[in-house]
Amino acid sequence: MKEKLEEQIKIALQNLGIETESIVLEHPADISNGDYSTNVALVYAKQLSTSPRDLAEKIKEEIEKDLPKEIEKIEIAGAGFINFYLSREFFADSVKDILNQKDNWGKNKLLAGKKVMVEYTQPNPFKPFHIGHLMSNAIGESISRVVEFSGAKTIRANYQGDVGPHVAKAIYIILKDKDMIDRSQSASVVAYWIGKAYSLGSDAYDNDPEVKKEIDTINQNIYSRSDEEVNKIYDWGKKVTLEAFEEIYELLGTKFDYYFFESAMAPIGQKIVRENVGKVFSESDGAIVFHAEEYDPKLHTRVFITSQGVPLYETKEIGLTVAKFEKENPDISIVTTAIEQGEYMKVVAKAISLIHPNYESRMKHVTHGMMRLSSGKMSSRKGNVVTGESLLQDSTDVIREKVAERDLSVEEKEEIAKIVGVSALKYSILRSSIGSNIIYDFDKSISFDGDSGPYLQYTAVRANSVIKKAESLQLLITDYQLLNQIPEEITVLEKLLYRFPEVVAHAYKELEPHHIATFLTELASAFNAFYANTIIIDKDSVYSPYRVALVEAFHQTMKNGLWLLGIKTPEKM
RNA sequence: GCACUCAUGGUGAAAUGGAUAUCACGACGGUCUUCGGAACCGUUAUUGGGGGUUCGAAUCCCUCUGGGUGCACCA
Repeated sequence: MKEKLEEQIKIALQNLGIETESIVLEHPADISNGDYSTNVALVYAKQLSTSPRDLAEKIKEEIEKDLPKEIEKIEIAGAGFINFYLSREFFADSVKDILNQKDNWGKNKLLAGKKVMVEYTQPNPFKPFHIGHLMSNAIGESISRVVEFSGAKTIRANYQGDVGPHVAKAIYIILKDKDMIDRSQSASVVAYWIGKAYSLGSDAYDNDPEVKKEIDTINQNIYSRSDEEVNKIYDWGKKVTLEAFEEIYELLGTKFDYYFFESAMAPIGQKIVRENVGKVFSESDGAIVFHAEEYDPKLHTRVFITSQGVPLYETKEIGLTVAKFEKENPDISIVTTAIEQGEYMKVVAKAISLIHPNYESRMKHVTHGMMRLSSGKMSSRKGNVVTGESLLQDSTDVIREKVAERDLSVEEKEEIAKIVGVSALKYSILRSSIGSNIIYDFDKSISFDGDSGPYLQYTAVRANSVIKKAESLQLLITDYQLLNQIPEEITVLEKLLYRFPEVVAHAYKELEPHHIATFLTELASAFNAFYANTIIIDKDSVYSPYRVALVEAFHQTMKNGLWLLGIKTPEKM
């Protein structure tokens, strides 16, 4: 519809002697100013030395000569705004369209035929899965789904640091105190204690030079796999922490296609870096470094391989990037991380672009803000982290309490607690633009009413109840072409519903899921107002089938929208 | 010090350069209405300071102030 209207305006302008490339057509902020609006009159009036209002009038007349049936009326407002009001027929058709498209409603073709790899979450074995990982997961999963809705084949990747000093620190403590961890406990409990061990090891490493030496030795032994006892703990610890992560992914609704490990990326990266010494990299104080500032004054020098010959994160990142392209050759490779990686990633990207110039334009680094505590930055080294499990636990507990009195089975209640608890959490992250930091405070940041995930779910559930009731009264029309009795009044709900695909496309273009969250909240609010003011199910009203269909269209849109945020729509709650 | 990033009601946020800056929480006051009150309706209060570009700036540019993050062998 938007394209059609733009075309109409272009033709009208042409007839008035103005050639133009693009038309800016937008939704007025205030819905009473029409459904689409343009300010071409303001833009072009100067050229014709006429007043914007007069030009607007002329454009209006031109378009009205052959008014498409989707347009109800055109109005001129303010200095030279041309406002278009869509017709009753258009809105009724779009409701039918939604019901026909079902789960495909909202998709676009911006990435048709493309393959996109998205890397996110990135927790490290032997370290806790904290709320920062939860943030990365919520954002990455939503971006993956938005990309999928834009027509791409999406590949989800996770990158995990299974080697390095952090592992040695944890193993050091576990070696010292073998009874510290009760291995018969569940994976998540054991993982919690391994994280504790890491924190203790980190502390000892910083404060005791003797311990530092011991841990460094363990670290080398991990790489060389030369100590049988270390190997055993390593293999067990990696396995059990990964199992614990997997439980969280399942609860969050993420299924990764690839797991990349630093241990495997290190040799690949190291080979590439060494091959390019003299070309891209150079030696400095025994280390292999990259002087990025020679290519871009805003970048800086970074060490890739230490003077001891140990490959650093930078080198592993190169290995990872190359491995991704060699395995899947994606058209776009998106990596999401917190902002703290921003500068470092630019340097690495520059190095990669010199080695593989054809990768550069296909790599995209999306940075998000940090999840922080009101007391300051979290650090798993210091042990002042809020773990993902505990946050999920708190969130689901709130819901458990709320549904306790409901007449539902224990299994249903448990399922609802999970779905709604996760939703509260995810929404609190995805409601704001990904660049902003989030100060974690459970009571303040995790909300269950108003602008929240549960509010959206609750609204969808209400709609679902209406549909179920309509079904039992046989007011549900399945052949949508039979929906002929349309009420004259156009609701705000209808005026929002048809915009959903535009919102999805916008979210993709900016890689900003919060546009979807904002839209859904507006939509839910419009539905609740409609629900409060309209008797939807009324056997005596000829409009009842259309109104029920409208509720169905709303439910479908909400369901698809929540899916894009990685949130499930429950049947009841 | 340099670079990146951010600054919007009491609080948390939204706004492809467009109209009277939009939501939610909070506070206060209503709705007890059918189909689920985790709801609806109303009142309240906001663009860090100063310049500039533009018909038009929360948005773009400059500058100041104030957060956050990063800058050689952690990841």
